[in-house]
Amino acid sequence: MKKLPLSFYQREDVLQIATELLGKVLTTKWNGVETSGRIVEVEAYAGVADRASHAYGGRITRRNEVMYADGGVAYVYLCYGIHHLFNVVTHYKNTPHAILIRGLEPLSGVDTMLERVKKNQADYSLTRGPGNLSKALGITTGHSGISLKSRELFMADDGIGFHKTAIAVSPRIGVDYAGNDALLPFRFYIKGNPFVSGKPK
DNA sequence: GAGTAGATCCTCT
DNA sequence: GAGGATCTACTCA
Repeated sequence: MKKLPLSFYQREDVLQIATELLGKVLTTKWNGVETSGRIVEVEAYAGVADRASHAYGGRITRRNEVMYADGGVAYVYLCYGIHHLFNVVTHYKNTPHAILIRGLEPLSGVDTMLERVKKNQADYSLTRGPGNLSKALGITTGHSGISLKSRELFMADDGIGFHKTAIAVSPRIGVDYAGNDALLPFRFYIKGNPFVSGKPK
């Protein structure tokens, strides 16, 4: 398992990074308790020109300022007062690109995840959808801004991954308010994977 | 099975 | 003071 280098995140093409992120392994290790999963669904948010992005029009606030940092850090945000959404910041300083992790296939620490979500039995909803997966991995807004190469939270490549032909593209979810930008095909997922949110095909 | 309403709270205006 | 990068459960057919 190799941790992804900062050069992986610090590139200009957020869509390219998003597709390459599919199949990578996301691990959290709070207080020595490890949980991890393989990424099967992501969405790209392409900075100031993207109406669906928090950074649209160059807005910078205390909440989203971490998006303007150099690529390779986590951006965690609370939505609807209930759901924590985990994002990966990409590109370089002052360019607020981010990738939202929406779906994860559990690899290790499933028992811990179940405990966090208060379930007795593993089912697909455990790590399907951004709100659920953040909860399962124990990620909260307090983790916003930490490095993706830290000891507690990191992304890695275990050499398995998915083949390019397994990747499908679609418009993003839950961004109807963004007008035409809501139609952009910035969502990438693994075809047929049960941990992908939305309607199964 | 499909469609809809409700939960719930932090952040920005 | 309003609204949001969601999820779940419940209704109705």
